[in-house]
Order: sequence, then structure tokens, then C-alpha cells
Amino acid sequence: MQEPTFLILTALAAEPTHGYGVIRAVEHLSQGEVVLRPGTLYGALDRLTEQGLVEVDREEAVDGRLRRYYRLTEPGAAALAAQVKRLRRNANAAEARLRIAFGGAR
Amino acid sequence: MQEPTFLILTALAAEPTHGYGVIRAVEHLSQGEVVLRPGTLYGALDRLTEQGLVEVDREEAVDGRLRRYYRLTEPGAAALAAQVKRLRRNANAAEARLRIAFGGAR
DNA sequence: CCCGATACTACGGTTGACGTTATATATCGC
DNA sequence: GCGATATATAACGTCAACCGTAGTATCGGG
Repeated sequence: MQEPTFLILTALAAEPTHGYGVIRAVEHLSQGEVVLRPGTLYGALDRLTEQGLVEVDREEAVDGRLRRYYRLTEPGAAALAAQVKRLRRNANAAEARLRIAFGGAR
Repeated sequence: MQEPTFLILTALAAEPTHGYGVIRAVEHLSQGEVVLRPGTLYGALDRLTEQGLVEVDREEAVDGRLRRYYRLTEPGAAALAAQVKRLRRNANAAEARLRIAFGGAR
């Protein structure tokens, strides 16, 4: 799982959110480092829906514009939690090894 | 940066290692979850060399077979350290948000 | 009245990982 | 001495995922 996908799931973990709201949430979560393009977001949303990790919560018409709210499913939450563990393990492994050769030499 | 690339840099962080050694190191680091195919490894190594994140340490002829040792450069170590921070931030953000909706409901 | 923000759709391009196959040699079992 | 296995690198082609851009549409601010 790549970073944009991970952050989209993270954005949806708190509460159901519509597409544009996900873009803002991800930007905020990543402190401005990750700004999703529409192509990335809606492509990922379609893929994640197909995989059962997210699902459409509801659709609202606000001022004539359609808002489609997505929600994290139970399998989606499980997948996200598993990925969190994986990221932690990788981060810890890298940090430990960096210290061996580059930590003492600094 | 994707997971295979991250783990290759991590494998090289401790000491210069040759191609096959990287495959074994990554498998060990990821507890068997990531097994690099030759195509993935040498493609990544070439790309990382071009980007200046790794470089050829030395070449040895062992039993008639060439062994090319790769080494993590300073910029490579910096990139890896930056990525560690990023992974940690993402993992923490996801965990905090998972607790909001899925932590209490369990 | 145009511009920017909101909100979604559509299409094409590129990167990086993946899978497979090929090559070569050393060692070990049979 | 012959094939199987392990070591080690190279060279394909393919595919998923992300990226960029543009298009449609509504609303409010200057």
C-alpha cells in the first residue's frame, strides 16, 4: 500500500467524508506534503470500494453540487491497522541500521 | 518512496552488501513478508545509483562469479532518515484516527 | 463579471514494482 | 560425471498506481 492510499484510509477513519474533504484532510494530515490530485483520489476511491475497504456512506446535494460521502469499512480499518504495524516495523529497522554506520560517524 | 526501495536502502545502511545479500537482508528485515525478485532489486539498484542514494563500493570475483557491493551514500542516509520520520508521522496519524471511530467501538 | 473555491469526471502519461527467463559457476548428492 | 541446488547478475515485458491536465458546474467575493 502506497502513501496516498494509506492517507486516504486514514482520513476516512475518523468519520465519513466526501471526496474534496478527503483531499483537504490528507493535506492537513501530511502537513502539506501530500496534495492529492483528483485523478489520484477518485481512482483510489474506486479501487478501495472494489476491494471492500471503503464504501459509499451517502450522497448529498449541497447547492446543486453532488457530495458523495465515503466510509471506512471494518476490513478497511483492519487493513489500515495492519499497515500501521508494518510502517512502524520498517521505521524501527531502518533507524536501528542507520545508527550502526551513520549514527556514530556523525 | 515505496517499501521495496526503502528496505533496500535499509539493508545497505549497516554495511556494503552485494545483490544477493540484499535480497536475504530484506527478507530477514521484513520477517519474510518482502521477498525481492531479481528484476525488482537490480532495477531499484540502478535507479538509486543514478539518483546518488547508493553507489558501487567495490567489485569482487568470488569463485569466478562477480560480486558487486553497493554502499549507502550520505544523501542516501539522509533520504532514508527523512523517510523514517515520514513513516512515523503517518503511522501515528492513522492510529490516532482509528481510535476515534474503531478504538472505542471494539 | 470574472476569479477562486468547491466538487466531481475523464483521459492520457510515467514511474516503479513485478514476473519470467536467461546466463554462469560452484558444490553436493547420486 | 551428471543433474539438482544455491549464488549472482542481466534483460526482457507487463501492470498497478499515481500524476497532470482539462472539463463541467455552482456559488460567493471583489
